[in-house]
Amino acid sequence: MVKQGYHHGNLRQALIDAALALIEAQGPQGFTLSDAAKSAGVTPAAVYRHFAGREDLIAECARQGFEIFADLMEHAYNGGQPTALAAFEATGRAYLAFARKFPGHYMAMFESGVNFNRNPDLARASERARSVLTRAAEALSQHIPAARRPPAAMFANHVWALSHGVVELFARGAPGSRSPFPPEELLEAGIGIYLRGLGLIAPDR
Amino acid sequence: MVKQGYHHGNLRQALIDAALALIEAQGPQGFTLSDAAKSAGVTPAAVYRHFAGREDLIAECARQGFEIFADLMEHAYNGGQPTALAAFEATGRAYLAFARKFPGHYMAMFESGVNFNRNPDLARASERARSVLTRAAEALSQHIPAARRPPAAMFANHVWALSHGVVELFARGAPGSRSPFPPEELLEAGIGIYLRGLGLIAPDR
DNA sequence: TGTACATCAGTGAACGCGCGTTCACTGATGTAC
DNA sequence: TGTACATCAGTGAACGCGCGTTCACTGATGTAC
Repeated sequence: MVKQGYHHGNLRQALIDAALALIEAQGPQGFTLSDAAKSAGVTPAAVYRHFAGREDLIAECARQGFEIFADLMEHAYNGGQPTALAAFEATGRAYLAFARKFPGHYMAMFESGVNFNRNPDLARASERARSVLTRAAEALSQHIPAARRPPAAMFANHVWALSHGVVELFARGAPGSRSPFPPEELLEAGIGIYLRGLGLIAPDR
Repeated sequence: MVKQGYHHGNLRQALIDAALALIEAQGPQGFTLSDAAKSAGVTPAAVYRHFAGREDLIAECARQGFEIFADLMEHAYNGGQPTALAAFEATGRAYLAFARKFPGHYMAMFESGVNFNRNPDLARASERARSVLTRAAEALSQHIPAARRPPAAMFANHVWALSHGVVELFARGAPGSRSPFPPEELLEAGIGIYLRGLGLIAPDR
């Protein structure tokens, strides 16, 4: 981290990073503005030069999370190449990969109780992430016979819910951690069965 | 509520009920031992006659939740009648019904960060709930050709994850509440597609 | 290049607050005779 | 039935703590001349 500003260099981002580490370690409710300040080597009052307060700091953590999240999924989707199906499956895997690699961000986004609509930047970022998944679902929908094609938004929501459920229940120390299956395998198999149910994968594959 | 004890009657249960109402209203991190005592009409210190402390009170809320949860799912499963499939679907619906009807319990169980294994009674209750779903999955598994039958535990975990994801993302005020589908419909459709993917529902149903 | 001044990131002390928990107590309820 | 005693659920005051936030300040950095 290069010194570039007045005293600290880039305190704003340092505080965000500290907050993310604390959220990851102690959960979003264990997160403390004072602790974040201390671990950035700064007085709690200094935080107010960069953020309106505690809530604002968490919201910024979540926002950055959604940006990374959307980028990752976008990259995995890869414009729908090589096939709509492969791209969709890659997007699903990217979901879980994000949750694993950025647990602090994930918690700030989905477990901190932050109100998405209180902060316009946050709302925009979360909308962008959501739209990647929906777009992938729409493209894939084209391959389903119109007669039994569910709305693409529903389709996307199913995959999102399954992914989120796997993360919350099986990907962390929490409740169902007795599961004998690695979460990646669990999610991939689940999405596979689901897609077969949509007629997108041959029954005997 | 009948007066039956010394002073209050049944303060223990009154505290649990108060805690559940607070958790439902303010989330599990907003829950306060002092508030629970106040809303039960009692001094905070009185709580310690019935519980070891704050954590113990939350754990008891979660435990009672798991008992109700297991009972509801057991009842819905109905011994696998009339068919394994119908019973399984009813069990899935019972999951969501529980989350809707007992939001305080649900939050205490899955969002409070309570450690299941710290409290043996809680561990037992949660295990019982889990076993109902697994049993339903096992019975239904018998109808899947052995060649592409996933382990019943995986099967059960998929349904659990999907249900939990729907509850967390779409059944409350939270993130994805913009979903144009009622959660019940979303979950039922999702499970339907999933079961079709397993070959348990005819493709053209 | 050197000096005087303006800016503003971070300080340090203080605040009011509500939390979970403890403790000696009190007084209503239950029980023995 | 009446009295004396034991039990123990709930009281009230107090504690130490760490929180988020405020405020006047200081002193390092940047800028004008």
